[in-house]
Parts: sequence; structure tokens; C-alpha cells
Amino acid sequence: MDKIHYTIGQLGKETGCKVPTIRYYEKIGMLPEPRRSSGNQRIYGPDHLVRLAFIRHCRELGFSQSAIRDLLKLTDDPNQSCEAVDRIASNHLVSINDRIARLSALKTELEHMLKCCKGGKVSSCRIVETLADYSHRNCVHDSIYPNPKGAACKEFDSQ
Amino acid sequence: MDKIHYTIGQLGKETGCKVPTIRYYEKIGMLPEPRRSSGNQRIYGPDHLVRLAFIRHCRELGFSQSAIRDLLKLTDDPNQSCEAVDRIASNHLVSINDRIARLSALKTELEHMLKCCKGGKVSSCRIVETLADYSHRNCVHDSIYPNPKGAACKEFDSQ
DNA sequence: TTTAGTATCTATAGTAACTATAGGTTCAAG
DNA sequence: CTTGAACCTATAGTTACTATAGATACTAAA
Repeated sequence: MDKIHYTIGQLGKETGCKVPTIRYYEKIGMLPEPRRSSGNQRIYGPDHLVRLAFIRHCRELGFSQSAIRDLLKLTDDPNQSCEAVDRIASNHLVSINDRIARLSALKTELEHMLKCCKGGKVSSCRIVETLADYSHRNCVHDSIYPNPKGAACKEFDSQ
Repeated sequence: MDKIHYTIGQLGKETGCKVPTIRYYEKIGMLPEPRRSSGNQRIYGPDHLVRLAFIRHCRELGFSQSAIRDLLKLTDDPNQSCEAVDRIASNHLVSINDRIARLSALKTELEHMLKCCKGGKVSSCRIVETLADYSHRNCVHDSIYPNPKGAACKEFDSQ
């Protein structure tokens, strides 16, 4: 655990991070380049371990890369006020609450749709009808997605 | 509203879909290629309108493209039993419930973290400490993301 | 009829956060 | 000395679009 150096595979095991992901973090500049062995393999120290663990934990909590970059910058200067840290976390909480609200609206809508299906043929299926209804007459909600941006998020789309 | 043909811009307005998105749907084969005017511009009919509206409504409800493809195939044959439609919608509901549960766990975690921050310097910030803690001693949850797949979803990551 | 402005066309690249693949080296164990 | 795992690089693929550039077409006013 308190080793002095790690191969990339060992670092991955310690932090629960996949090896390609570690190389990826290096490439995008979130993790500093480590020194190399004579055979050109990466050798990491405890500081890398700590930093990667921080990154992974942030990701697990759903922080975006750019939020993590900001947090890392803040932790690099321990004498700063932690007000900014607090603000980033608070903002994140707000956006999570927002997502929950939108998903709950979706849930209601889908449940409503499902309840209306009595079986039978596709031609008379209430689900299909509701989906096809672009006037949204049958909708429970007004607008569930106010912010269509084309962004991505890995965690929330797993089947 | 009940026009016989539409330009791409008109179709977009009717369905609330951006013009590049319509071309994109054509390219990936979700929307059939329309005929063209003498000047090579797309001309759509009512069938395109209906199909695009269906697609957009499904997307608003969070269905993936592949689920939508399945639904479209089903609606193309109105004599089929709507059991399959029901199953797709039910599965979707399950995954939404799952997302809600994971986001709620996140929310709890973040709230806990925020409550522990008493202000002061970054060096003594409980939020930073918690984030840095890769043993996850301070975690409320065990594993919020059981399924890290690298997929994407546009709607759920807006700030 | 010219001109201005909008809408359309194609093709390509960018977004987030990685994952997967191919094809080649290095290392540790037997 | 050889086998197999772990490592290396580089590139492409994933989702569901959005943005950009540069060219052409259509519409309305002067």
C-alpha cells in the first residue's frame, strides 16, 4: 500500500481505474507524466496515486472533468479559502437535483403510458399512439429537457 | 399544419427538431431520404413529419436510438402484438428508476460532504479530504456506478 | 433586375469520457 | 530460453448530436 513506486497496472488496481484510462488522463493533462523505466514503462510515485484517487473519487461522485480540473487547481494551493470548493460542490448538487427532477417527470410519463396499454395489436397500442403524438396532447409534462446540449455522461446511460 | 410538402426548415419547426439533426437522422438511416427539388433541396411529405415526430418524442422520453429503431420497426407492422412495445417501454422505465436511485445516493453523499465543510482553508477542507479519500472511509454509498460503460446521454448532463 | 439576406447544400471536425483494437516490446517466472 | 502476461504507441469507435466552412439556392425588396 505505501509503496514508493508503482507500475501502471498496480496504480490501476489501487485506485480501481483501468489502465487505458490512466494513460488517457495523462494525455489530457490531468495526471502528470511519470518517469520511465529503462524499458520505457511508466513508473509512478505516491503523489500520482493520491492524485488519481482524487480524480476517480470525483468521477464516482459525478463531477465533470472540468470541475475536477478546478478542484485540483484549488487543492494545489492549500492556503486558499475553501469557499470555491464549496461552490463547485454546491453547483454539482443543484445539477443532480435537477436531473432527479427531470427523471422523475419521465418516470411519471412512462408509467402513465404503460398503464394505458391494454395489450392487443400495435395498430391500437396506446403507447405507440402516445409516442407518435407530436402535439403532446397526452403528455404529463411540458418540457422535460430544457437544455439540449449534446453533451455526454457515462454513468447515467448504462442499461 | 396539414401541408403536403415541407422544406427541411419547416419540418424542423413543426417537430421542434434542429435542421442538422434531421440531416443526421437521414444519414444514420432513421429517416428515409426524401425527394429533392430541382435545386437539390430536400422536400418532405406528411409521412416524414409523422416519423420524425415519433422519433423526437421518443428522444424526449429518453429512449436510446437503438430502442427507437426497434419501436419504429414494430410500428411499421401494425398487426403485430404490442407486447414487444410494452417490453421496451418497461425496460426503459426500469433503467430510469435505476438512474434515479443512483442519483439519489449521489445527492446524499454530496449533501453529507457539504454539511461537513466548516469553511476555512483548503488545507483543512472536509470536502477536499473526502474527495481525496480513496479508501472511501467517509462514503455513504458502496458503489454508485455498477456499470461503467463509456456510453453517452445528452439530456442528463446539462449544467 | 439586381441585390441583399436567409435557407439550403456538402463535408468534416468537435463534444465527454472514455473503451477497444492492432501490432509491437518488455518483463518475470519456470 | 521460452512462454505468457503486462506494457508500449497510435488510431478508431462509442452516443447523439452540434458547429464550422464554403458553396449554392431561394425569396423579397429596391
